Amino acid sequence: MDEDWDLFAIVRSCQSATNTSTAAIPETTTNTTSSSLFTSFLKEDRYDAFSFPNTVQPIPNEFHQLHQFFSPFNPTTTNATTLSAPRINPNSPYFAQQESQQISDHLPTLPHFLPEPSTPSFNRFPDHQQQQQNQLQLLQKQEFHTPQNNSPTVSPNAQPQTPKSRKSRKSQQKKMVCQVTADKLSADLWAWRKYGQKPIKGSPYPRNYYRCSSSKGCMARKQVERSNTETDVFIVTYTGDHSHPRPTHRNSLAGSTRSKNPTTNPPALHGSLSFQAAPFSSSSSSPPLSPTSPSEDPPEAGDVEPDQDMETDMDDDGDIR
DNA sequence: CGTGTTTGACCGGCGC
DNA sequence: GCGCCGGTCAAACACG
Repeated sequence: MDEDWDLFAIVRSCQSATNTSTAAIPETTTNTTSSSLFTSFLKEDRYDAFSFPNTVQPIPNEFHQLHQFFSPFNPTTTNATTLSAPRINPNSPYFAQQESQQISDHLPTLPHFLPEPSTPSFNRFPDHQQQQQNQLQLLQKQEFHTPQNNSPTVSPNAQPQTPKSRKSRKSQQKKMVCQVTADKLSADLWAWRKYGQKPIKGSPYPRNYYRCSSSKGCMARKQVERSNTETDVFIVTYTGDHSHPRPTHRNSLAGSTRSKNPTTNPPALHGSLSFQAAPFSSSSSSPPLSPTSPSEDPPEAGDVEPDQDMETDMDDDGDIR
């Protein structure tokens, strides 16, 4: 049981390397073959959006295959291996079981996301393409990006050099947008506290706002909204950086499970997400599809046994914990 | 009591 | 300048 989860966590930490790959795929490379491959990749639950895109991840075999597959389509990914694994030796026999876990724990502490424009633009859902393009355009409008924006040396703190730099800090903040399925949404190990929910124009679903609750000063934020075209897909936007190591487990045991309106807000995981998934107009009529749906029991991050997690989450060189 | 959600109010950016 | 819209705040409340 715990071992399963542990393995799951390890594998998950490896999987997130795919983010680096997909994030680097320019939208001009929306090759149907690659997209369909990636779609299947996603559908096989091999995509984890909760490891941060900047997170440098190990490259297991599957990712290697995927990476090799994508490389010809995307010149920017030709560096993906070196780009995404500067501290990693994938050849190490211990890599998969030890390094990956340690690294995945370190990764969120890495300072920055990949530049926004390079975030997933794959055609996971053909009819979702327009929405993605719109969102991408919007984000590209909001965020500065350089021609070398796939470079790991890009500093998110760098101020845009464009004349139109009078925009708000918010709009200049680094963002990472990704789309995840409900089950992956629930697998986010970070502790998020919801601080707002807003109806979004043009979308039947509200957008939920979360901030990291692991540390007081942590500026990491997260927005979650349901795709209006793919109801089982959630658009997750990460903003800001975590100023602390990734938690070993969800720490909260108090509160958070209130359900005034169980029909629209099913019980959420502690420290995890609750999500009003139902459209405004029919919040009470249709059963919500919650990312933390109680019916989905398997390896929920909140179910991790702390001890088990603590064991695998060892100190490595002392820069964590 | 600590930590979480809910939700209306508030604020700032942006387009007209 | 005004209004819309998205993002955040904070009080109230829930839960263990």
